[in-house]
Amino acid sequence: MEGESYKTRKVITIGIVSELTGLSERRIRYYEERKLITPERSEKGNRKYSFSDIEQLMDIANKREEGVPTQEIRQDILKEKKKKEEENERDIRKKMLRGQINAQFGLRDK
Amino acid sequence: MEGESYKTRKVITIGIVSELTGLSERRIRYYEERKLITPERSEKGNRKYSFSDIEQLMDIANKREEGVPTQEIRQDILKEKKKKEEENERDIRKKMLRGQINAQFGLRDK
DNA sequence: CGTGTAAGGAATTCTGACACG
DNA sequence: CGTGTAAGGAATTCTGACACG
Repeated sequence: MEGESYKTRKVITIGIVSELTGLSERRIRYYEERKLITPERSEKGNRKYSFSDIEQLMDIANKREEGVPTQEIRQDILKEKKKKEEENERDIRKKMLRGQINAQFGLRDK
Repeated sequence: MEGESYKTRKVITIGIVSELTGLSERRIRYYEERKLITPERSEKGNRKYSFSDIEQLMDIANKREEGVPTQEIRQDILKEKKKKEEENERDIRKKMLRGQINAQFGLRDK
């Protein structure tokens, strides 16, 4: 519940991402154009990626090798995203329920 | 035993480190000269830092504000490092001992 | 559609040095 | 000692375009 920050923090420039993934900068920018990844931008407009983005890119590269078109990859990504959001919602509901129960029995959070 | 990788992987350029820490690039380079941090280098010679380095830098900045000289900060860092190494050694010994005991009793690792 | 490449400009980073205190 | 700044060059990144298939 915090260790995620290193993984999702957008701080890596495109050159390093290219080294780490083995993809050309051209391809990396193109996948952004096709909305497969969404880097942040620095003040002067330079792209910044997270480790998470890098992993995403490697998945994308694998699928591309199998001939999957970007449009289809995007669908897959959207499904994955939706799935995770639902999981998060379920977790939140669980926690809220637990909170209500604790309140009912006069328990203190700690 | 792997989640460390995001924290210690050296992938962040000095400009971003400067933004994240609020320190000038000049100061960041100087602290390297004084051996308070040790970034890696890209092929063409650009410095690359980890999140860990960034945290280290913020500690350094705090101590500098208190007037602690870099030379003293370096000593502190070395002590910290030694302490952690000893902890690691102890852990390894524990694990080895456990392994021996398991072998003695014919237990399988799994 | 997906990717390479050459093009020109703007921003980044590097080193060594001078400044001040 | 610790940090700022100006200097000049090299490497990085950006965008829009043409190429090919």
